[in-house]
Amino acid sequence: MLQLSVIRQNPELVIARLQHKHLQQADSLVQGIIDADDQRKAFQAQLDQSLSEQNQLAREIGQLMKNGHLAEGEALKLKVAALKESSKELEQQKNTSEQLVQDLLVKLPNLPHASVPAGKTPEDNEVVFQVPTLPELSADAKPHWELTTEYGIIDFELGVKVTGAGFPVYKGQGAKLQRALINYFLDQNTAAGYLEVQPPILVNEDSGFGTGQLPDKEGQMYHATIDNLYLAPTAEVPVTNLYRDVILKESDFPVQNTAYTPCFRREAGSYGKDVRGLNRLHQFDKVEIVELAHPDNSYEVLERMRNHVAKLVESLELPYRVLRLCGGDMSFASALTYDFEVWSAAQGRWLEVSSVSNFESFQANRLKLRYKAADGKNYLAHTLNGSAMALPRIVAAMLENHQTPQGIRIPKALVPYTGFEYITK
RNA sequence: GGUGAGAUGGGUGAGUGGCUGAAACCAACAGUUUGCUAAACUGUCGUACGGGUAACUGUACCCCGGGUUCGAAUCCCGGUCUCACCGCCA
Repeated sequence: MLQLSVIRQNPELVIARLQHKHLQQADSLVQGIIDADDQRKAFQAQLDQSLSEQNQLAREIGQLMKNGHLAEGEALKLKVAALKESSKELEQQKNTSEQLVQDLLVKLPNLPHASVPAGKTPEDNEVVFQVPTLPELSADAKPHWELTTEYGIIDFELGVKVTGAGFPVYKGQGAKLQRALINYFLDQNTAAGYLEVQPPILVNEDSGFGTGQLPDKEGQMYHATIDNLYLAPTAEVPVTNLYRDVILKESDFPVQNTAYTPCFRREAGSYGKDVRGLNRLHQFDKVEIVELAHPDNSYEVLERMRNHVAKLVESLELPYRVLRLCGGDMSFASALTYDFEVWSAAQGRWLEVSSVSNFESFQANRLKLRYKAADGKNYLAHTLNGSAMALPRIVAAMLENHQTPQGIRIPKALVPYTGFEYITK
């Protein structure tokens, strides 16, 4: 959520940046917010005035009654009653305009950072890094969904029986590989300074709101309606919400958390080659990194996170590229996002395996996540997060890129975790 | 699931109708003292929205929402959550 003060101080700039993100009617939305807030202020001032008088009168009545001036006291009571009546109405009007401001405000996406490329579609994303050469696979190279069956490491059909499509069952070396990757990523992250946390995987409504999934994107989450809880679509939600309603000290920065969780996404409307095999699942494993940063250096933190993720991909010996997402492709809450994509050799396409974003104060404003500055005032912190990493597509790329006649080769860095060098039949 | 207790500022915890936005203590921060540390002393020490260059000042908030009253942290109703015990159980 954008800060009202920012919108009020610089509406033109806000409108221009929103248009960069291809928001329809940015100008009328912004103007509507300012108008509604003007109204709110006016009602608030009148209400405060009325309440102030009532408080004053109540004190006088107390004194009069104490001193036995009953008649005068009764007279003032009438006066208070009248004020009370009018303040009731004022309060309603204030609440209405306040609600209107809030409703409009949550509709606005974050402002894109100045470096975000213009553009609407994934084709407009800027490639900021790409490995110089893509590997050549032999003619009989297979896509990962054939390899998983061939090696008996992932059973998609079995998952369909137990739950439905998009809930695969990992078996044998496949299951072991999952466990190895999770441990490897967590170890790498903690070695880089991140504190490992295990958050709840079901989250409440307030948490969904805090990171921006609610109110508008509830369709992407599974909803346990009896208890009104949502299955986390990413550890970002529970981990970032650890810091909801928190006021940090400046010396607390940087706050670095990493968490492994399963992730659940409904992915309504997806179809075709996008959902083939491991490309897009309803349940998948992911290790996430979350950081809270001082506004002055959150972009340095973002670059540090980007470098960290790059090292992870490289250590798995996977061909990859890094994109700076364009305004139209960025998520609602992000100010700047780097996507990491690995090359799916057999499919001949790029698969997104990590998304590293700076949300600036957009989430912090919803979360009321602040820090106390040297001047004694509270300011919104910046939140950032990234996948480090999402497993299924990493696995897909590993299977396809590392297929050899003697089996699927496990990258050296991972062997201590798997305990085997090849996945074999 | 059953029964009972409770929810107050960073923490402990007082407050059962009227200068109480809230005692006291602890923690924290700043300063004095000091060779350093400690101790002692002094001061500061909730959040939000307004007004004012500022000093300052208005309003709201003692879990949430209603109600009673001239006046509510305090009384009443509804809800949520937490804790304890029992039951069940990885």
